[in-house]
Amino acid sequence: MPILERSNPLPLYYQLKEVLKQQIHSGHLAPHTAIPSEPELVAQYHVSRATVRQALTELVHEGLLYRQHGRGTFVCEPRVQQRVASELKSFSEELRRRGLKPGGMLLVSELVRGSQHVREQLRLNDEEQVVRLERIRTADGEAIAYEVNYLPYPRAMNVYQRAKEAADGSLYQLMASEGMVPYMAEHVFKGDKANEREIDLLKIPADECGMRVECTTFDETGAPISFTEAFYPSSRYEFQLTLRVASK
Amino acid sequence: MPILERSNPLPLYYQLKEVLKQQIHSGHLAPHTAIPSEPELVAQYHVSRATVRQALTELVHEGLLYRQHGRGTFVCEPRVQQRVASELKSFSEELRRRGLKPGGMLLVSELVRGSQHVREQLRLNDEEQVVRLERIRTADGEAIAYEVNYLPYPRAMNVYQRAKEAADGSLYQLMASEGMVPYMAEHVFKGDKANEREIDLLKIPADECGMRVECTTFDETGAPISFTEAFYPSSRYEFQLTLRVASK
DNA sequence: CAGTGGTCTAGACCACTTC
DNA sequence: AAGTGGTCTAGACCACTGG
Repeated sequence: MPILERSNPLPLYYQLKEVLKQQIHSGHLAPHTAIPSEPELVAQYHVSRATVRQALTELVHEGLLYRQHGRGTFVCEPRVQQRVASELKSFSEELRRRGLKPGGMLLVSELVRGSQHVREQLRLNDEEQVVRLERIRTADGEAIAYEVNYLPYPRAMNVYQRAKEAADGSLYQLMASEGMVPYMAEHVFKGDKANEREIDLLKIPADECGMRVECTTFDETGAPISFTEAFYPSSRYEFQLTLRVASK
Repeated sequence: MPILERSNPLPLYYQLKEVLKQQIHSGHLAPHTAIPSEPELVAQYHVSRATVRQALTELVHEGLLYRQHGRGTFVCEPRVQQRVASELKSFSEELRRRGLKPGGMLLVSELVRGSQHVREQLRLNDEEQVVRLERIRTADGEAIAYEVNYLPYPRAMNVYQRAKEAADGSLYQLMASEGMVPYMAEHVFKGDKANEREIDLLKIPADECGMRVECTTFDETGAPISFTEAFYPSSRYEFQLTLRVASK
């Protein structure tokens, strides 16, 4: 039982979270078994109950633990743990989770006016332009998606200049390093056939179905910071999504 | 400024949440404006700061507020508020959110052995059977999806007997009333063409693309309680999903 | 009944933002 | 310097579960 470091700049509740996470992932705390009770954790780690509860509450939100009033706090099923419940990870992260190596190729990076739809999604003025990035995304070297990203221009100026870095990495990571941190993402999914450019670039049969996804992201203040159109041929990629069901 | 009722069986933090929610939805607290600071709320509602913080923390998790250290607590964009961030709502609820009237028709309700795939998803013994429900789902009277639900049999016995109630309502609601409460849902999405039965029942063109969705739900303990296969023709229904982006 | 988590109080000190 | 949210303490009483 590790001891929490009061000299550590990281908060005590955060250190406790990390200790418990580590014990869960290493198998010291098996699924469906009770973890030590709150008073026990208070005694073991020499912190107050409020600190213990903050750690536990966050782990419950992250899908690692569940509580039962009067019974105890238990470790969730591995399937529930697998993906931090109900949060969106970047595509690159998701591929790594599945044991695939994310990659990509930057086809185009340009400054354009953009379609009506794009301009509306990004809430642009008449004068503002958009950065347009066209990418092929790969998993273990195989092309699995065609993706076009649009970013509002004056704000994404630095992202535009560093666009090549986003080719095989995460655009969100590049955006974040320039102060454009996604806070929320709106998606629209529909089944569709590939268009000619997609058939050509992804080298798929002409009549193949796939998933067409539009995604608009917003920062903490609600300002739109990116709009993405993508096509995933069904033979190459399936979407998986694990969500907490709304309570009550 | 309403006063919280200490005689009310509902917890104080919950009452405070409801008051703030009401003020946000009614427009008394506009998006991007700061709500009263924590010490102010403490004074106004005569509760401790911990109680105020519990209310605020939950509203942050629900996507109604965001905090900025040293600056204040602010009301989120309406788009962020619209859907309780990152939680899954039932299909019927989602239709109502879009202003459509959910409905449906129960085609088949039977007790069968089920395919290998279904049996694996529900983790059945060799002896156990599955309840199979075949439904057409409608929005404002128009058929928008073909759906087959599978429930583990001995456990879903009462649901089977009351199956007709799920025709135009929510199966999850019926399940919940029988003690099968979904806690987590795993989805797999892919673009696909309709099969003959779907073309026939939904009366759609033979080559139309749509979305094929598999959904397995689990209760709090991680036991699978339902498996669903569904097809949504693209011309009739698009999936929308709003998610909080994973923090760090 | 004892033990669990759920709610609540009245303080304290800190880090961060703004002026 | 003043005001904000972030962390933390040491208590208290309650509602629920189990033997």
